[in-house]
Amino acid sequence: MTKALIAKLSQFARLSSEDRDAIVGLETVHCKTARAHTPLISEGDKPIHVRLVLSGWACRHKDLANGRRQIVAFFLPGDFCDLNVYLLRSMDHTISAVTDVKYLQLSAGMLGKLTEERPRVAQALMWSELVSASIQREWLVSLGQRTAMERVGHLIVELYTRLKSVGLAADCRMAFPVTQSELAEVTGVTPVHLNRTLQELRRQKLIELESRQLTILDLDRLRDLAMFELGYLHLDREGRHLDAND
Amino acid sequence: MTKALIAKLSQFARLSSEDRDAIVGLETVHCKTARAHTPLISEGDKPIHVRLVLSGWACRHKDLANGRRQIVAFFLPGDFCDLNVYLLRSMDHTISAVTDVKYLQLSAGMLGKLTEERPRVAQALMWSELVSASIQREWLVSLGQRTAMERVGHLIVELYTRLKSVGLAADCRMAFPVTQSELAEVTGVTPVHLNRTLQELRRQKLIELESRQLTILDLDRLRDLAMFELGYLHLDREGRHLDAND
DNA sequence: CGTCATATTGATCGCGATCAAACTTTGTGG
DNA sequence: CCACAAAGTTTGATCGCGATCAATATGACG
Repeated sequence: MTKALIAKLSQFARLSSEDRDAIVGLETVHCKTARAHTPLISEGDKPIHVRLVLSGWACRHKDLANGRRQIVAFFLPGDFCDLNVYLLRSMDHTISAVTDVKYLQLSAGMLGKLTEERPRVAQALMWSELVSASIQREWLVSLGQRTAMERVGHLIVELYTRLKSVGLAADCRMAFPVTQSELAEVTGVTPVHLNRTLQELRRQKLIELESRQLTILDLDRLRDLAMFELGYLHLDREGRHLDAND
Repeated sequence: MTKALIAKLSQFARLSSEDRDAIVGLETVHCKTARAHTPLISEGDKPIHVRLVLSGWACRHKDLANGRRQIVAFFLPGDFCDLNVYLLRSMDHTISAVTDVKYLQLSAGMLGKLTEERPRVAQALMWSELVSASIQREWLVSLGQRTAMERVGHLIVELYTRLKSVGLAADCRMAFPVTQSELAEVTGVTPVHLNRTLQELRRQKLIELESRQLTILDLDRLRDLAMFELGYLHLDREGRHLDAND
């Protein structure tokens, strides 16, 4: 169940078998479930646990007074929802399930123990937080500077890359369980315009999307169109000098 | 010089005199200077040091292939530029001085020592990182859901609040050393449209802005207009249970 | 006092919003 | 397994915010 997390962290540095065991050890916690479109934790709640997504997609979103909503992050299997949130008194946003989601609710103490005993894992977790922050920045660039087509294209390439890095996508194919309304809430356009944007991507033979399954037909062209630069995901085993030897 | 940082962290929990001394102790490092509009560190560089802004404003920005640029964060006095970046192999963005800037370049080791010896400071630093992340999210909401007027209004209220929290603003007045082009790069609009937006804010008697000095004429109306909700800055001494007693 | 960055104004264009309706898929209870 | 509701997708017509292009101030500064 924690396979995705191990795969993800291994993008940073090779883990020892003890490291991996320590991560698998987190599964002693009772695994929780949330149905699609229900909140895991809501704005205003006191954050106590750290969440680790095991399967399914979740998202982080903020809701405005005028009823509009912005999705500010996706959580895929292997992603933590904020490693240190428990320091805050109340959530400034909501985390909701996109699909049915399985996740672990870990206590600060449990995570503290893991990071104390396994410094390499601690480093890898810090790296994954840095990557999350980098993704947030790239999303800011999308919303500030890219057109609707570019935003959608960029998001698709990013999600494909992230899913591939945890073994959940290959050959330009991936599950894509997001509704068009949700995609609109990520990319900051209206659902109507998002629909037209998807149609244009299909018309240009860049993607295929049906029954929640997405195929990238021409990854290179899509990357170029979206001005996608891989670097911000920091997937190049940047902590390799910390590799375990066993 | 580290007064701003101490003021900022005190928004989270009351520091002991030892805590404060430990922070002041960082100043043994030679203080560096950058001229306005020059980079402190550029995309592609290997991040080695952690930077702490002492005076002046800096910003984080990403530059696209098509020549456009998005400013994704402002660093005000007391702000760190990424506590843990040194883990990454190369910067995915650039940090530039907005005004002339004084800053400290701290080594990972030096910061590690501080956080080991002063757990309350460590917590406070973690809190400040969480706040930075929260600000990033709020900026995503701005770019995705707010109009140009709302974006500019929101940014002004945020900067005023942040400056006030480190003792650099009061009575709705603040230094505002940002050019209109830079403001445009933050808010994701063109300089021309930004200019018209500022004029509209002035016309509605919401702000006054001349010779790099900004006055908020009607904070309540500006807040309402921008749908500004204070909570995301987490300034309410959320770590008060960790307060020092001396 | 000329040069260069910054700010302002005017005219026109177009991407994406809005409004409205139909169509399709999914799911649920009888 | 069908009926019907609810959610999600698609299409069409029109509107408007902010982009673009172009020119003109207004400083700041050597």
